[in-house]
Amino acid sequence: MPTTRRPGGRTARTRAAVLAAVEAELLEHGVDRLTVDAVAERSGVHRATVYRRWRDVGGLLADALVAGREDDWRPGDHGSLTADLVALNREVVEHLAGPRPVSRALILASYRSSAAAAALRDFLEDRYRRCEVVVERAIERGEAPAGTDARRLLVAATAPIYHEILLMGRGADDALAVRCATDAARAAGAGVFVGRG
Amino acid sequence: MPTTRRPGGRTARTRAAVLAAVEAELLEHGVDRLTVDAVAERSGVHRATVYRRWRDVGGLLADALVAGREDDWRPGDHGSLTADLVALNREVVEHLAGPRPVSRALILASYRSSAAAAALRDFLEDRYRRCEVVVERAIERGEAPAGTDARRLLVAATAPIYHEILLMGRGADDALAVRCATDAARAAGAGVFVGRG
DNA sequence: TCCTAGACGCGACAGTTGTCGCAATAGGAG
DNA sequence: CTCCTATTGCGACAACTGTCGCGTCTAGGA
Repeated sequence: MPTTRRPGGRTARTRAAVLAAVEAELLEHGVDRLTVDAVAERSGVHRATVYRRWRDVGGLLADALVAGREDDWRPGDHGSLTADLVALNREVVEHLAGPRPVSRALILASYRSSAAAAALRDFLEDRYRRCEVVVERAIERGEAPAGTDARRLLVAATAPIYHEILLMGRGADDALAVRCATDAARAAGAGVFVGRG
Repeated sequence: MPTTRRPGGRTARTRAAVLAAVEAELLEHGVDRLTVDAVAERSGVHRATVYRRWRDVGGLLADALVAGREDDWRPGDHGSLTADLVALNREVVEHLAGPRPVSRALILASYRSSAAAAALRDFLEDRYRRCEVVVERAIERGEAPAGTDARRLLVAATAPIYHEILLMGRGADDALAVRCATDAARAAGAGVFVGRG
C-alpha cells in the first residue's frame, strides 16, 4: 500500500498510471500472468519505483482491487434466507470461477504477499459484516431463532464453495451454490448457530 | 508424475536420489523454501533432468507426498459423531497450521502446478472416502438420520477450517476445530444433510 | 520565492525459474 | 554382444524478481 505522505501531482500521476497499467494487463493477459515488469513498462514508470511503492505483484493487485471496489455493495433481499444465501453463493462462485476470478487472484497472491493477504482479509471481513443484515432479516421472518451467530452461518454457507472450487478443482457449479445455501439455511433454522461463540 | 516407460536401474536411481533430496530439504529448510535447484544440487541430478521429469516444485512435492503417504490411515472411533469430527478437525488444523503444514504446502503448490493440484484432489478424495465410516457409525448410533450424505457432512465440518486458516489468516485454533465439528454434528442430527444430492 | 525532503529515474547486480539443443550414456530388446 | 533409443548431463539462454546506490526532480511548506 503506497504511503500518502506526499499525495501531490507527480506521485498521484504515477499511481494512476500504474493502476491503469495493472487494469490493462489484467484485461489483456489475464490475472495469472500479471508481472511487475510488464506493469512498469506499460505505465512508463520505472521498475524500481513500482517495487518501492507496491513491493510485489500482490501489492499491485491489492491496490487495484481495493481502488476499484464498489463501496455501495449490499446484499439483496430475495424474500427468504435460502434465496438470500443462494444469491450470495452465486456471487462467490462467480468471483472464484467466473470469467474474471478476482477473488481467486487475490487469494493466490495472498500466499506470497502480505499486502494481498491483508487486502483479502479486509475484503472478506467487510463482506461478512455487510451480510449480517441477511441474518437479521431471517430472524425477523422467523426463519432462524434469535441469537443466531451471523458470521458462523455465513461462513457455513460459503466455505464449502471455496473448498470445492479452490481445493477440489471444481468449476463454476450453480447447483453447488444452491445446495450449500439450502443446507446452511436449514441448519440455521434448526438453531445450530445459536450461542457458544 | 514420471513415466515408467523405462523403470530400469539408472532411472530408478535418479528418482530415488531426487525424492530423498526432497525429503532432506523438507526436513532441513521447511516446506516453504523447497526449490528445484536445491533438490537438484543435493541429489546430484542435473537441474534440467528434474525439470523434465517433475516439471516444477509442485510435481516434486506431489511425488514425494504420494510416495511417502501412509496407506493405513483410518479415522478413530471416539464414541460420538461430535468427538469423531473434532478429532478430524484437529488433524486438519495441524496439517494446515501445525509445525509441518504439508497440506498447506500442497495447496499452495496446487495453484501453480497441475501435478500438485491432482495430488491434492486425490488426497482429499481419499480422505473423505475413508471418513465415510464416521457417518455410518453416527447413523447406527442414532445421531444422524439414515440417508445422511457423508461427503456433505464432512465438508461442512472441515471447510470452515480451511476458510479461516487459509483465507482469513487465522493461526492454529483448537476452539475453532471444536466449534465447527459441533455445528456440523448438530446440523447432521437435524437431518440437514439428508437427500437431494 | 526558495529550500528541503520525499519521490523518482537510471543502471547494475544477484538470484530463481523454466526452456532449449546437442552430445553422451546406459537400459533393454534382439 | 550389439544396436536402438529413452534418459541424462551440460551449458547457454531468456524472463522475472527484488535490491541497491546515486543523481535528479519536484511538491509543498516556510
